[in-house]
Amino acid sequence: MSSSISGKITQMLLDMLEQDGTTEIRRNDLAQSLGCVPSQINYVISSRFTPERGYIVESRRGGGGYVKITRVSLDFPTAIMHAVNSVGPSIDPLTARSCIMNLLAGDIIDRDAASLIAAALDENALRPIPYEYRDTARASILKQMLLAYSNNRKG
Amino acid sequence: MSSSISGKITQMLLDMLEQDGTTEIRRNDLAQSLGCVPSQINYVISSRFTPERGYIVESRRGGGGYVKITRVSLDFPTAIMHAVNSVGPSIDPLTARSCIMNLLAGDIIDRDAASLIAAALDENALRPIPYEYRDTARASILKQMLLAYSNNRKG
DNA sequence: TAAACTCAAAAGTCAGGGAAAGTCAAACGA
DNA sequence: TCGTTTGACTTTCCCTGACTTTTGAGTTTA
Repeated sequence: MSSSISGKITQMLLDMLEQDGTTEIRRNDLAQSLGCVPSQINYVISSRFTPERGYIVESRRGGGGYVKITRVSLDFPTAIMHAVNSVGPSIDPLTARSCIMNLLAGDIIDRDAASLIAAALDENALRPIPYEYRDTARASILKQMLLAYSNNRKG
Repeated sequence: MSSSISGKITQMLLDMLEQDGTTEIRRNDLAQSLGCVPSQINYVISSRFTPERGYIVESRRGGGGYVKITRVSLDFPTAIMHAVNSVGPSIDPLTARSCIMNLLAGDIIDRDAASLIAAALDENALRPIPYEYRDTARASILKQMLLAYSNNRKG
């Protein structure tokens, strides 16, 4: 994973977010220090730090430009509902995975639950399903599990 | 057995797993070093490193891709593994439910896990899947989840 | 002096090429 | 026969660079 440059960038951003859930970078400087082209930073951000995965990204061009990433953290019911609502009718494996990881990082779900949910949503588990139905099945299963988890916390 | 190329691949993977129960390979490199086509690695993995035998397989395509195999820890797994093996390639909702209940009653899994697994296997969750594939999907998901649970119970 | 006009410095967009694993069905062999 | 072997084709993900857009600052102009 972190053998790829994108993996390194991701890890670096996650490390920076670890502090207080927010980080501000200069795109060109970061690219320079990592030995990649600037646009790869955009690739990483747009593929991994999406709203759907629990991040908001702000930026500004021109002189003194910046890119700012913030991890949204919510209380339990809100976070679960937000996750359920943001999933939509279909979700791909990677997005599902980081959705789970984000809930885990925000202490919304515990490690055991994260592991179980991840297993249920993994491509391997869903392999018997024809390709065209997999992502919709994944979304449905994810929502059901999150709701079940939510119900369990109350009762 | 090990006169066949598949046998050699199997042995090699087992050796690599010997260390700490997990190994990460580059499919093309391994195929290269063993003098076989890459897709034969898939054949070996899908025929020998199955959930029934206690293995979890993860992978990723594209640049920096990998295949990771994890042997589930055999701490007190016999009950779990027995359940995995008794499921078969397909399972209906009622049988799945009683399987979960049995594991719960026998203190093999805890209440939270039972609830999550039940949610994932519920007809509602699997509704987007065409009827003919639902039971096989359910079986696959169940096995993957049990394996993940078992794997987590080691720490 | 204030509005308008450069200009360079940032970030964004996009399409294409490449790398790696997955799929599948046909051929093969003990 | 049934498990093995193969390779053509697909899918996913990564990386790059050329081009565009936005912004702030400094400069010019009425």
